[in-house]
Amino acid sequence: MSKSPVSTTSTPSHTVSASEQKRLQMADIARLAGVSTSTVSRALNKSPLINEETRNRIEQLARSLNYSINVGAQNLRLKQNRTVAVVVPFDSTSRQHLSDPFFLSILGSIADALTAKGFDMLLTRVDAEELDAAAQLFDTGRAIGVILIGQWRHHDQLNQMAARRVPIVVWGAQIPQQLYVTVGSDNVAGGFLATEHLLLNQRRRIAFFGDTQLPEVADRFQGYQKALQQYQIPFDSDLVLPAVFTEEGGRAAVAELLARDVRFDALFACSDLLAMTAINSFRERGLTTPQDIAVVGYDDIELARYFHPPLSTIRQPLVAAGEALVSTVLAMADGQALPPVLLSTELVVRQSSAM
Amino acid sequence: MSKSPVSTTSTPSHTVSASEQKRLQMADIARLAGVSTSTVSRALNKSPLINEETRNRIEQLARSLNYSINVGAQNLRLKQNRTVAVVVPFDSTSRQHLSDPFFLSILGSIADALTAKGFDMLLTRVDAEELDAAAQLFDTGRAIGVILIGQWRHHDQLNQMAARRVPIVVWGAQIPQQLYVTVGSDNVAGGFLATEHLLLNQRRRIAFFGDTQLPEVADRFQGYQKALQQYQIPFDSDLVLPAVFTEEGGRAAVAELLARDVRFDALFACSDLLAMTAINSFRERGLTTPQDIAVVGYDDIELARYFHPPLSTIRQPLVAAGEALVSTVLAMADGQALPPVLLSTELVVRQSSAM
DNA sequence: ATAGTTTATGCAATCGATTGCATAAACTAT
DNA sequence: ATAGTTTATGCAATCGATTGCATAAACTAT
Repeated sequence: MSKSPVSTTSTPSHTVSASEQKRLQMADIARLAGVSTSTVSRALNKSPLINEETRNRIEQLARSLNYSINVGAQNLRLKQNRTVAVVVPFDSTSRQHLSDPFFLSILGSIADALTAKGFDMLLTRVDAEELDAAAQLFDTGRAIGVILIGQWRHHDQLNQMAARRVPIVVWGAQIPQQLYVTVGSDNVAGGFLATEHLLLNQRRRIAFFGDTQLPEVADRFQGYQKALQQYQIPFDSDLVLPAVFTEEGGRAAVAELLARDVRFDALFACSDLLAMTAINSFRERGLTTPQDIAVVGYDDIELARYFHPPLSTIRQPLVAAGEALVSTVLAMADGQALPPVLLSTELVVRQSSAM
Repeated sequence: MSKSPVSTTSTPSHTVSASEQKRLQMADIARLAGVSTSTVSRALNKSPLINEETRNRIEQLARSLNYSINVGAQNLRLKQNRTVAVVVPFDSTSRQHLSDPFFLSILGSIADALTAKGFDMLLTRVDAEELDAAAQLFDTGRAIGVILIGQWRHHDQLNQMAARRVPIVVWGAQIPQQLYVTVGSDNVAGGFLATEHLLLNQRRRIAFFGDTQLPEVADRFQGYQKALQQYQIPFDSDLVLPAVFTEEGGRAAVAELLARDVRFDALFACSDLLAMTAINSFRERGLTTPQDIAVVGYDDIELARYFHPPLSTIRQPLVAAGEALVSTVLAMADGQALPPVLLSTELVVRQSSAM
């Protein structure tokens, strides 16, 4: 059972432990410059207390040795922290991963907004049933605040965290009795715009795909109903399908809708991905878009323009979303209580809903 | 110019600065428990030195007060760090953002692998022309290593960082004279599989879409050529288009290919997104897939299954990719020098390449 | 009762930075 | 020459944890 001699000799040249060649620190610079660490610290921070010549010498030395300050130690001493946690909940029951490009886009816009303000982004995936893990990121001092992408059905947990005074901002919709702060687009207006557009194109039987248990979708559904009412078109619950936000969801919803054997000439789908898979499913069953079924999606992901047919959709303002999420969470970390932010949405008309 | 009195009175109740209600720390627990911080520290770390009754008392107290240890201070003292930086370069010239769902998937698999090992993930977008900023994350001690997604054309910069002994792992292809470590799928094999599959389906004029300046694409192109050669099909450079990895890229490549007025009956596109936009562009011009043009993509993003027609593609092993990237970067941070990792690829046949 | 051992706890140094205060050296005004 | 001021630097405490060592208290063996 003794180890083969080969295995013990095969890797020794590799084990130049990174921990051996220890990182340069301020004391090293001080020693080499023949000054105290106080002086090095002040020099690198451009304190006017330090003689200009000394400062230049220290700066050059530090640069030539590739010295970088230890941010952790600095943060501890200054009681500061320039890190924001971004939490993406995942659904533990389906063990399902995010795949919607919209999430990547919003992640990107948050990253840009944080970088612009000089903050780091700690990205964490958290079981949606145990959102409390998100609060840990704040409690342990790893982040000064939390941005949560995806409100889902976890209203209560979010309220609890807010009650504990964790600075948390949620991308989603406002809900009554909400203690946490949301940033989101105007989903009611978005749903209204999409539906009105289809109605103005003479469609009368508009299907709705979306899981209305999600607050954002519930708002879009409300906009849908509002538009029907305003144009005096009767609401038919047979046209409403609780499609989940996955590729599979769109396909299943189309199958279910056709199985119901109900007449329809248009579809408002609550995400572009849902709309795209629905259009493809329609086509497989001999229904063309927009001729047979006019379709409007939601999000305006990049692929929407290049889809066939190019997809009409509701654009969510991505850059503004990232900026609003970041400035809100930073304000909250600073102790300010801000109101929820509602960003305006915009109808983008392309061929999938053409007359 | 004096401020309106309204504005000064509207928010005072909000300004309960978070910094005022200061975070609980070990010394507070110690005082409340009537012991020293040494004892609290040992109790919370389950040291056998501590009397069990004392330990229980301290644990309960800490739990009831919702105390969480300050990770930054702990890391400083223990000279440890459980954070890995994940860097996503962006192209500064086009100011273009990532939008390919494949990146989101790989990000997700990295996040899962890191979480499983108890590490945090610091996500940063970096100007592709200044990759050195990625090394900063290591130099400043914010991360013990760097995973870089997207090799692009920045071979030299990556080599410099590796020479500086920054623990860095790159998702991409191996290149001669490469000092940094890559993890990637077997792109030559992938390109070969895709092309061979089309050849076996009696296609003879196979177009290639992809920017061969990128090492990964260069390998896929090599596989493409190898398959042609093996099946004794002449190579025609008119069939090769340097399409960039964006939705626009696919559309432009189709236009260019048709403008060349060259005969072709199949397409191997170096990403699924590229394949999808190409298929849609073909259709707009009256060419159907797979009848007129058989298409194979690359990546096997989730949407591929639900596309119309369902897309044949080369699957990259996502979960294995995340695990390999993470275990490699952790080993490097530990001072070990590991060889590059080459993951196997797999052909997934669906209708877009059917006979 | 005494010496030796075991058990449980605290003191003080430490991680890598920053900064109030003290002070030496150089300069200025008389 | 002397006293006061300005300039430049270092000492030592500090941020919030951990841990080697010292030591008090309790126990054990004679």
